Amino acid sequence: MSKTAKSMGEQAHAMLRHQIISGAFAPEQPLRLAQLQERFGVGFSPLREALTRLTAEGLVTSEPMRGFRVAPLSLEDLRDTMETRAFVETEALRRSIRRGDDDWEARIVSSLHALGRQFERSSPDQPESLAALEERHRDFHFALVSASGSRRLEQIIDSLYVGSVRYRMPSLSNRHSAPARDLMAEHGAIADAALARDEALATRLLAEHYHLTAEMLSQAQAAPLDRAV
Amino acid sequence: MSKTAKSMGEQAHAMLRHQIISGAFAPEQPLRLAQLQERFGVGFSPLREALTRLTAEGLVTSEPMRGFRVAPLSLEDLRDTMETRAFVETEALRRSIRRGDDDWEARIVSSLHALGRQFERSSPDQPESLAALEERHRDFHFALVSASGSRRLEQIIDSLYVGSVRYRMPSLSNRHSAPARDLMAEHGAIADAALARDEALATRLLAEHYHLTAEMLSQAQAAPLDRAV
DNA sequence: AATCAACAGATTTTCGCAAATCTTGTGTTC
DNA sequence: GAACACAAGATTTGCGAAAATCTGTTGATT
Repeated sequence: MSKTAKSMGEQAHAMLRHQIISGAFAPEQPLRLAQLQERFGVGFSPLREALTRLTAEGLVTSEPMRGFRVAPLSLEDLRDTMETRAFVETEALRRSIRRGDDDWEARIVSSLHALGRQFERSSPDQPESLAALEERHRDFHFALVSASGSRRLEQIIDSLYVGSVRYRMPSLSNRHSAPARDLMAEHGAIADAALARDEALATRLLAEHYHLTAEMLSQAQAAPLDRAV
Repeated sequence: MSKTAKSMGEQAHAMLRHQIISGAFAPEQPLRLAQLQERFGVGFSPLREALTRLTAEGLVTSEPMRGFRVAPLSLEDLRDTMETRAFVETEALRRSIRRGDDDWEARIVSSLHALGRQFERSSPDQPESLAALEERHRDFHFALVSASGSRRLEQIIDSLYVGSVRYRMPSLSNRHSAPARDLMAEHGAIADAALARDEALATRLLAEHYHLTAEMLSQAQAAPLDRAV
């Protein structure tokens, strides 16, 4: 389970994905095969497979005979993605509250706890700790909706998460992005409402959480653009 | 726009996709590279790319070092997929009714008309006409939700459609699948309600349409299993 | 001066072979 | 007789070179 030497394709996929998400490549930047081959030390075939998969995930775009490039970011897409997340995840949360068993509750409690611990531990100086924080954050939100009973909803939630994480990563390291917001309190309130099986409150809090996030990220996203001009 | 000689990868992707959807390959059947190479006359690389893309689309599964196989079908997945379609598309329809302009209305009218024509023309004897009918059906449903204003919702709807079309194709050619159902009347009623901007009615009819379809396909899907046992 | 054609360099896409891995069938041992 | 090890065949995966395509530049023509 642990020693399994992953295939080159898997490795290339994981590395590229991580670097794109963490912003090592700029949006719209062309991804040249030769350059990537040197950078990761893998051949053409695994790279193509990785890029094809990333294209399907929406992190990369491709035009025939013109290669691959990092998928663009836009305010429009950010808004759309966060709104859609709110729409889909509130439904998944609603179903989870109805169907969730003891294990579901345990997953929420434990992932919230882990998120809190990592939150205390993290600082903007350490990029790794921010990656770990993002991981915990993701785990908590997935735990919330993990009893929806719908494989399809889970897949959709997953792909929307991928579509939104690139907007959050840069702003995590930016102090301006968390001006007057108590993230742990928001998460705690959502968890409490979910565990209390209060559908209306839990879904309302979750939707507000996403709308708030959307606005903050929009500002963080718009700021660099203003400066650039 | 038309003469563009598509790349081998595109071709392989399109052909494989079509054959899987139309049921030329059985679910869970292994897809051997050598076999596909002979069948389509393309090399390993384009085939791998095609299979990787199809895996991302959910039509194919892959296990490391054990190759690719046609994705399985199940009653569970059918139910889940159709329920999720109803959930997502009713929202997209709601938004389209609010935001749709003259072009949106025109798309509905024209695609409904084209669907009706193809419906008259089609017979179970001609596989091509059924493929054309499926195409028209798809176009109509996409037209309904084509003014939602959300790229993400459109993507989700698209991927759920792909996930459901394999269940419908086999049952299209099966007479038992359309016992006492006036499909054109259902579609006409949905279109009328949408054009009349009656959100509540249109979304209710659309949801019922999908629930009915889910039940019919479930029976068609369960039948062969009963016989096999 | 502007437009277009053609050439050279760079890049993507494709192919066939070698290496790594899995599967199947056979023989041996307890 | 059952379980295991092992070898042979089949299959996937990875690599580098060759072919096809695109991009940018130079030079000729109007």
